[in-house]
Amino acid sequence: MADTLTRDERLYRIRHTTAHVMAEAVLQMFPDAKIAIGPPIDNGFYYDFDLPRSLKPEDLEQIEEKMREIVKGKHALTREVVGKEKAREIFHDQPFKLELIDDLPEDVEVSTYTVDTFVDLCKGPHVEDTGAIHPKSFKLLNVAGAYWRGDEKRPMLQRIYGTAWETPKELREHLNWLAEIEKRDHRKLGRELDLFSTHEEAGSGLIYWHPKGARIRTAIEDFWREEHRRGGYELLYTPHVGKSWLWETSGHLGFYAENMYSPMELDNADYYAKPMNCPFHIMIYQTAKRSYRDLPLRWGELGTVYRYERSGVLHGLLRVRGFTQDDAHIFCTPDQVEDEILEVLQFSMRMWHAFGFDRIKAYLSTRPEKSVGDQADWDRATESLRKALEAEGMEYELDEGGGAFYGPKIDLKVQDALGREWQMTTVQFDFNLPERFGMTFVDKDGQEKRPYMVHRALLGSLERFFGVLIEHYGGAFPVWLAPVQGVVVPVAPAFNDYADQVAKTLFDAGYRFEADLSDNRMNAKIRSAQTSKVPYMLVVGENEQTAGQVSVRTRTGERLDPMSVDAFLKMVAKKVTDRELI
RNA sequence: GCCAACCUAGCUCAGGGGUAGAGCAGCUCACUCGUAAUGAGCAGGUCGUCAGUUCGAAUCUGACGGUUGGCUCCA
Repeated sequence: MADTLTRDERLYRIRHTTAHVMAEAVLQMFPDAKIAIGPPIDNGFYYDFDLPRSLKPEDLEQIEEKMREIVKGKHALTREVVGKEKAREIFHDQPFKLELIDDLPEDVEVSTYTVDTFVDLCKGPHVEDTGAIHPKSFKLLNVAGAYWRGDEKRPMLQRIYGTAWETPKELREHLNWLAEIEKRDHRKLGRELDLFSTHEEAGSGLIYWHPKGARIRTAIEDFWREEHRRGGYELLYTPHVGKSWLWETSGHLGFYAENMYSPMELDNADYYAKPMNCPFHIMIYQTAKRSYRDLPLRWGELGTVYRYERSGVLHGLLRVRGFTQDDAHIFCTPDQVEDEILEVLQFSMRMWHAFGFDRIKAYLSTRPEKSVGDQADWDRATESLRKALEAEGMEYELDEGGGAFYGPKIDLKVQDALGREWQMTTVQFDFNLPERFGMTFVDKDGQEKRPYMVHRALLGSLERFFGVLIEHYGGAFPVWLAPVQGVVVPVAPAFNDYADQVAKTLFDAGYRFEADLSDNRMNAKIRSAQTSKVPYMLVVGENEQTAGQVSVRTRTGERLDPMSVDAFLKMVAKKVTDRELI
């Protein structure tokens, strides 16, 4: 029977059972421990405990050791249907379990699973016996605080995370994957490659882009602007602060105030740093009487916004308090909306492919119970989103009722080189703001009508996107993005002039090249370029100088035949214009 | 915000009740050197901040600040 299970099902059981085994081990160490829940999760499992003291990393090793012993006992997992009454007796000294029992629906079959000496309230499923768990295929990873039932008003428990697999080899592979994630950590690479920094003294969650980071951002923005020009967008620049009137009208002071920076008072008025760009774009919309002939209006802005995020959630470039959205708002007639959405989706896909992301998943979120707007508009908008996804042949998951109160949306999650998913693109209808600001356009029939408004951010925020990009490439950016595209390395000081001249030629042609004229030896220069993940190292000496050539070494260690500076320039130019992904 | 761990030179880290160490980076000097580290020397820190204990604190205690892992996966 076990043969018929899928790998995911087998792993689910292994992880579930391993969590129980861990709970038994913890109870052996702390007989008074109160146990909460212990589900399997992606790649592993966790279990939450209320313990008499904080766990130390050494404790994990000890728990792991006990777990191995338990597992080796090949104890059977036995299921027993007990009913609520009996369950209450069994868990009379386990308050968290009692609470869970109370919350179970009446009609559900209440069961327990027993392994060795440990009985847990559990619906299963589990492995047949602990012989199915290889003692060297699991590992406890870390301890973290977690609120009982995720509620910060409830007790803080200690959560032990672990990972578990079918074989020791799979465990090793997973641990290697975790090591790779650590190696690619954008905070680490950001420091090593001198891309960006943050400064607690100057404010957490605020990003400082260093010259090399700024070069990459410039390349991203230039590309972004050009694509928007082609895509029929106009670009806007709007202020960073707005008076309370604006945020009262938009409703932000009502429903978003806790995420906004406190106001600055000036001339008896409160000014707020913007958490979103939309009200500003609407102000521009309102400067003229708009005709159906003007629509659609596609207005984009690289708009920097500020939001208050709780200090504990800040994380490098990925979760910050100040960031630049690649924002745009599309104002259109209901007739136009279908085409507009399709174009946005295609635009987004072009963007992701250009940056080297091919695996993309879509999520369609529909109307929640508490929401504003006409049902007919919601239906039409949702239909246009669905049609666009289908026209693009994209697989998508439906999140019924998962939309914002002001409109349905599509979110795109992109998968990076390590298979991790990041939510980036969002395309969102808004039936709220046009209403609040009283936006109109004059239609063919001379009647004033309400335009449709769509918010969309493709990359999301430049900071967050940069963080994902760094990790996706592990800092080895493709040539079109690399902050330094190549370093010219003279084999000896006698060739410094020639090296300088080569670098200058490439620089003047518009590329990011420099000569390394330091006192170091050639090997050291190559090493230094290599560790900064520079795509090309151009080695020049006697031969090259005489022939007007360069010897090209790539960061992959490959050596190309010597070529003229001109030929190299053409090669780089092609890679840059084609945005090749090597 | 809450729980835990951590905070020593620009970076990575060692040390630890008697007043601070390494490697790399930086600076200086020497070196005619072909595809991942030439050598020598110099300089660099009120050991996160503020209090307390002590003859003496970077080391022990507490508060504060920051960073990191979590706080969404539901028997």
